[in-house]
Amino acid sequence: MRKKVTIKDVARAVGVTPTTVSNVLNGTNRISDETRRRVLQAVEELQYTPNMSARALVKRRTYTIGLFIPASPRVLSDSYFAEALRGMTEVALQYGYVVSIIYSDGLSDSVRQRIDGLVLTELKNNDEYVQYFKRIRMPFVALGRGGDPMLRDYVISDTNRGIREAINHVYRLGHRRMGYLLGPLGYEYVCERYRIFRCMHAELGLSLDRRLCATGENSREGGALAIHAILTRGVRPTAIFASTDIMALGAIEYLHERGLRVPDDMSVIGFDDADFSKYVRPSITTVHHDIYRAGREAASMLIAKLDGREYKCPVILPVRFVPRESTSTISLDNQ
Amino acid sequence: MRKKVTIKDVARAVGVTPTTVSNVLNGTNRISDETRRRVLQAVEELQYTPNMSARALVKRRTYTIGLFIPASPRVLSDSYFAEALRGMTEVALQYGYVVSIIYSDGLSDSVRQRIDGLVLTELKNNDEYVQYFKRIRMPFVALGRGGDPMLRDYVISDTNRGIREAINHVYRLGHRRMGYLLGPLGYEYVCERYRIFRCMHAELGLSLDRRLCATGENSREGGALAIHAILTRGVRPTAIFASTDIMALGAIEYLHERGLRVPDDMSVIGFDDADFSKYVRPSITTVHHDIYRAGREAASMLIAKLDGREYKCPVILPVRFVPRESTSTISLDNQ
DNA sequence: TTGTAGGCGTTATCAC
DNA sequence: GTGATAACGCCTACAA
Repeated sequence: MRKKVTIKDVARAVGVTPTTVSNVLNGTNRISDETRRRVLQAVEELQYTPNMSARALVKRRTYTIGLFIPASPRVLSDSYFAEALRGMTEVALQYGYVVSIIYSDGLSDSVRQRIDGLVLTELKNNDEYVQYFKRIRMPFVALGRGGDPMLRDYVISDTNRGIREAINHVYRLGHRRMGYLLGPLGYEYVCERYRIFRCMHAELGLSLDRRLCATGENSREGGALAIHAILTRGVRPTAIFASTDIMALGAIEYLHERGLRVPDDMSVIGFDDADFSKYVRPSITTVHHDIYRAGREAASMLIAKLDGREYKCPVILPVRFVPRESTSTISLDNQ
Repeated sequence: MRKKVTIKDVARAVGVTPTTVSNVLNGTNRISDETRRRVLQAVEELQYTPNMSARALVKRRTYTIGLFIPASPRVLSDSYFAEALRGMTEVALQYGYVVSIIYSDGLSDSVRQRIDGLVLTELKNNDEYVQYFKRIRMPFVALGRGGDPMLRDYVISDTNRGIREAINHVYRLGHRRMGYLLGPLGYEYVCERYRIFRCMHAELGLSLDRRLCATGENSREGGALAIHAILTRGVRPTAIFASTDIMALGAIEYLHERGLRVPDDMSVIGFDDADFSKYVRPSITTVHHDIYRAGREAASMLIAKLDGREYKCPVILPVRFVPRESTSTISLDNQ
């Protein structure tokens, strides 16, 4: 293996000192165009790349950012994280950063000092991690809102618009009795989506029947249980929204088992545009948001923050309402 | 922010030199029980954690391993990678390693030197990356076989067994005319699964009709196109295997569009047990393998390799055949 | 515009 | 057993 080339080798080749090389590479001091040119050329010829460990040591920076994922086994499986990761990695690379995933219920000391900053996900209403990272002064930005109303450094989808379009769509199809299937109330996104739903719902001059709303886990089973709860109250919405596509799917399956057809007997609307939403029958009407893009924005914001550059925050990303088979005009016997 | 505590602080507190502290921490030299005790205690009290950048610099190791994912936009979205990553991260942490994802079409110099080794995925038959990493002497292990028959450092599922069980299952259901939907032939796993299929098929005393086999992209469309190709040949299998669940899904959808019912008119068998396979209707009979576990084993193997420890290779992980709705006894009019 | 000197926190080598 | 001392490769005052 050819010997590692260091800054000294470059300096020697050009006939200057390492300091000078360092200066042209970091753009600190003013350097004569001539030396700059020669240094750059030598760097090229020798294929020099600065040793990150050494740089990290003296700069007290690791040039690594992390995607923090609270430990709950199944959650990482979502393509949500894969997408976010992909976006983050791409921009991180451009800035000379690398991204690791931190998948645990906290930050061990050893991991903590190997990371300059974090992108947080799955925030809870009063997120303990947010408090924790603030306390240990670990810089972070969030994918999604929550944790602390004071925080401004987050990337979020334009949920408002997504839900507005969804609700208008359903309204135009003739639906007036709308229900809602909530995920775990601890999560900020669950509350926010519901809040927006209520708000838009009211704007249409409709009043919400609380009996048409129920809570469940964020899973197929949760969705099934929630719709079950509503039906056993002896009431029936003509259209039902769910916090997530996976809950919507559970609800649809449950309804089918009970002999109720979707969308004929009930329209169902999800959120997220999960992979399976277009595969299943009926395919699920939902709101698509671009997690890959969100990952890019989050990394971008975090790195700007770390590098002390200006950055715009919060970032709100566009969404796209995706009508599919699970919604249709209200049927006659439902009027 | 409280000052960073270094090895010197610990040394001072105990009244020894940094050398000694380092020695007890790294278990190199023999140290008296007394000093060891006091050093350890001081470490505890001061909450000392070694600075990884400094250690990395002197040891010429980064204590970072990477999951390498060839850049093709949609692939990372699979929960496959998320699962592998989760497994890797968990064991890496135990060994003081961190994992980053390398998502690109090569290794930039800067990234290369921030990584001690890689876990490779999505290997092709004669993988260029494998050649590349060998050439630059980047240690690696592979998730899945391929790239080079000489390589022994890989983790793989017991595909043999999975396909045997699947084929026996179908055989017992009365099927004799079996077809196969292949993904892109460049990929090792595609060829391997097909090879095993042919082998097991022959073992049952059946002879394979090549007209019942076709190739397509590894996607829904690819699956649809492949089954389409077979049907247009004027032949029809009673059961068809697919390289992956996603292709199986595409095939099922296509058949439905053509008025052929699955499993009544044709049984379909996938591979992977993707998330959606249990959601869709009919749910897909498939072979489940534990990617999370594979990720753990891969990280474990790689780190052992890096740390110069002994390790067992290759590692072959058990699989589980999962019969679902997409397979059934052969119908009378198909006999 | 360029060079000198010192230090970042650790570990390895070799005395004592 | 323990301690100087010298790297590891780079950056940054400050001096020239």
